[in-house]
Amino acid sequence: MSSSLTVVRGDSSHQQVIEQTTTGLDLFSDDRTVVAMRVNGEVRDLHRSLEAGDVVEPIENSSPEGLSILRHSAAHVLAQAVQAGHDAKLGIGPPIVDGFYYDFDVAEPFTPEDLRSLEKGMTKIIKERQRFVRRVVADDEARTELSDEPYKLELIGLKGHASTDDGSDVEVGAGELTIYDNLRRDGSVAWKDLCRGPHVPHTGYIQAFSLMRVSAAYWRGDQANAQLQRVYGTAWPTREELKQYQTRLEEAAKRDHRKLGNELDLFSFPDELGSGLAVFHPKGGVLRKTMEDYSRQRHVDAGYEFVYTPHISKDGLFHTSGHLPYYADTMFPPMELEGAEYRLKAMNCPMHNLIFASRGRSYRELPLRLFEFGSVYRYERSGVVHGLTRVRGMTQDDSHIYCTQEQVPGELKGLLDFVLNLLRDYGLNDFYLELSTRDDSDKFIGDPEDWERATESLREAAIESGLELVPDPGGAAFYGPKISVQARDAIGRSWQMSTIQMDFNQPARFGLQYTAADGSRQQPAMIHRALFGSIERFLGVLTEHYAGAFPPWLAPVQVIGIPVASEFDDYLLAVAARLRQAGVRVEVDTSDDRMQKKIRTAQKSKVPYMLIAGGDDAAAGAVSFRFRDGRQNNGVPIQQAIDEIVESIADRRQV
RNA sequence: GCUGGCGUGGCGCAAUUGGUAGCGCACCUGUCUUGUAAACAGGCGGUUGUCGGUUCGAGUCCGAUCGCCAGCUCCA
Repeated sequence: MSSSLTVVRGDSSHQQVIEQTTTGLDLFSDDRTVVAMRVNGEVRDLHRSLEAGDVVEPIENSSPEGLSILRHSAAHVLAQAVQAGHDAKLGIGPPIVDGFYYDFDVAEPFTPEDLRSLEKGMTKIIKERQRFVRRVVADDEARTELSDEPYKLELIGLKGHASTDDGSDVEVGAGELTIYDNLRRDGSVAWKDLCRGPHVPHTGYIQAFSLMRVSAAYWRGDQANAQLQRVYGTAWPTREELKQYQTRLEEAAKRDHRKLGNELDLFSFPDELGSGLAVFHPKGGVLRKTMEDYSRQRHVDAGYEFVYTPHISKDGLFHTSGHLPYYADTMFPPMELEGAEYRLKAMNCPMHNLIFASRGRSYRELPLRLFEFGSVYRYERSGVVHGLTRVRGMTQDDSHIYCTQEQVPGELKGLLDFVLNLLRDYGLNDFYLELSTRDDSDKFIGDPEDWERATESLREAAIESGLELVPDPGGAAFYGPKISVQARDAIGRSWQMSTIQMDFNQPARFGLQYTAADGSRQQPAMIHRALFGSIERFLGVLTEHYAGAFPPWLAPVQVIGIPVASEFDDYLLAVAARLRQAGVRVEVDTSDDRMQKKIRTAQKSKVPYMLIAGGDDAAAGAVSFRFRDGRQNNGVPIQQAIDEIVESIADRRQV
């Protein structure tokens, strides 16, 4: 222990050069918030030795790395608790966003009661303050020690191989094998696990955790493998943070569009229709129509031409496009009719191509931007259907742009700009972009030069937008690169919204041509573009983003009149008539309820503006404004109220 | 599709070890109605997703099926 050392923390000068041999525990022993250390750039356990000259930096449990270490350690504690009471073979147990999980091969699935008793078991282990001690082992030693753990043996066999992308790489390092022993205070081994580490010094560092749920998962993510029981948990540096996390989950649950859709009478999913098929009720219908109408207007302004195509087609069309048979299992099955097979369309592009090909096209017509709210049907497998965000019948705001090769860069830039501006009008304003490109594999078709050029154009457009750009190499579809817009909602979750996709495949398959200025026949470039992805999904996302409190311009009911007593019904009905005249969606609550009840009802339905009127208001020719956030403004002259409402509704970016 | 958990009037929930379904809200009717989140009273409404089975008897047990939820896998 060197008393001469001081490790500075809390600012950028975290690092400390060690002057003599010691351990991290000695350096940071007095501070439970330090869970590990970075030594010469490498993350290590605190109990490991330091040599003179090492550069050491503490890793605190509040840092992303520290949280992962904390959670990974909690996963070990969970596994120990499981094996104390169950005959369980260990899978893997990595940290994940907000928590951790551990996979177990057990005869009987865990029940919610099991989770509670496992939490007790974990608390006991935590109280024992078992030390996590790292031990380097040779392959054969590890095999002997872990002979009862078939999955661990399999991982040992994988040593040095590329990690799987599901987090299991935390178990096996590329270099040496390590086992972590959990030592009790008397030095006896309580438990051990094959693990790369690092871990917190002892189990007492895990101050706040909770087991969340249990579900099944395939060993190493492969459906062909055994199915294991995965126990999910969460762990935080402090109880307060755990509590905050739980509050956040509750907040997210309150915003669930499936719940709000029901409460606000927007849409439903009747069992009689089948899974993943939604109906929009009148209130949801107004919302949807308002949202669509604005989109239509913007598309008109941006030079799009509107087309309409059927929901069904002979399946030959999808062979021409190349979608069948590759995507047959995600399309609804064929229908026999008059010796032909028909399919519900799963995409609109083939039909738009037919419109392009319906007559000779001139370069003078390009770019030709075809737009359609096109309904498509996809056979999403039963387990993946989810509210409005993953459905079997949906309406895409689908557009296909045909242009010359030279026009591609300009079109892409214009498109991205258009897309982002429109999304902002709907109240989303936190975006990042993902650029999906090809790699060297041979699954990609088309001229590499075309790819290169299109990718560069996409990249330029992305950079020009000034948004964060996340590369997705190899993530492109086989027929072209794409850029996708990801939006973060009000509570920070990201949703994939728009995609802008180049297509080097379909123009050729459909033999699309235009006549160039020099009289030659040329193949147009084709760009797919969906802005909302699907209307249904977008409405689901917006509902969660706004927690049902839609901005005035989108709200199904914008204003509700609430008379203080029924005597003032007529007064408010007259005000409402004037508002309606001005294009406002207004209702007056003339029910027999008390005013207080009417306010409560309006509040629960999240109507932006309440206009309340009683004797004082009637005498003054005024109304009292109440906003859904509880603010109020009394004695506002009628005309002024109308003007304010009309003005506010015209402002799309106001919440 | 896989594993697990579910499915009770429009919504949210209740029904001791299997003994022929209750409550609140909503809705309807009546009496009420003056200032910012629930007036009072009465009433209508379900054979417990569906089909089949076990049982003297099933919301409660078993099977199938449809649908929902969580996660896995998938998402052109």
